[in-house]
Amino acid sequence: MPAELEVPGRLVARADLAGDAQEVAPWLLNKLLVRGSRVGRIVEVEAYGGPLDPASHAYRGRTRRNATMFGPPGLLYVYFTYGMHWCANVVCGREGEARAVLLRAAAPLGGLAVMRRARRAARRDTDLCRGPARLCQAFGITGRLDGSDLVSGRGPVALVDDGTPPPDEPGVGTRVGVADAKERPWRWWVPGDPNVSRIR
DNA sequence: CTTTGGATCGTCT
DNA sequence: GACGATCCAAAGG
Repeated sequence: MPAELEVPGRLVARADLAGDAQEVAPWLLNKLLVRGSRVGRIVEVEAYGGPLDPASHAYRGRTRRNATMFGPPGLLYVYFTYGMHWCANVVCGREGEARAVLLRAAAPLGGLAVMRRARRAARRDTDLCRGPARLCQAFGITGRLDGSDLVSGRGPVALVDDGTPPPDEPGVGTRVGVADAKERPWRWWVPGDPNVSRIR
């Protein structure tokens, strides 16, 4: 537990992340992502299952890139895509199950000046963390942080629970950029929040 | 406001 | 050698 935590709340317990991605993902809504002065409330997530989920990076087994997914819950899994973007996931499930929750959007609550510096393209506050790659830019998350621990209190980024519960009835839909339309509605969001990414 | 095309490279086949 | 768990600027209504 970092004494310098600038937000009232406690670290998320690793045990709370040990369930399936479909359970953990909506549970993570309204939790806080904290890096120094930068604070965001998670408002949109997607679940990625292990070897049984064709859309998951772990579908074809362990590789160099997805190795972190196979680690214990609470790790930060960061991957590079489209030749220029980073995306951040919370590893969940038991060690070896390779499940993860993609952090798609957050409501910026603190450290806005630092976020803006890291995202010159953002014109409004709602452009800072709306989208998985934007969120990573705002928080300065790159592959260098892949494998770091979100719940030990010793990592650069932390998952914090400030007591705000997840929404009783979160928005539910299909995952973005994934071909399996109806099968797995594994995207959840905080209804009405302006920081939720829009879909085309 | 919406739509469209281009950027850009690590990873796995 | 192909393809992304994406974003942005530009152009059009």
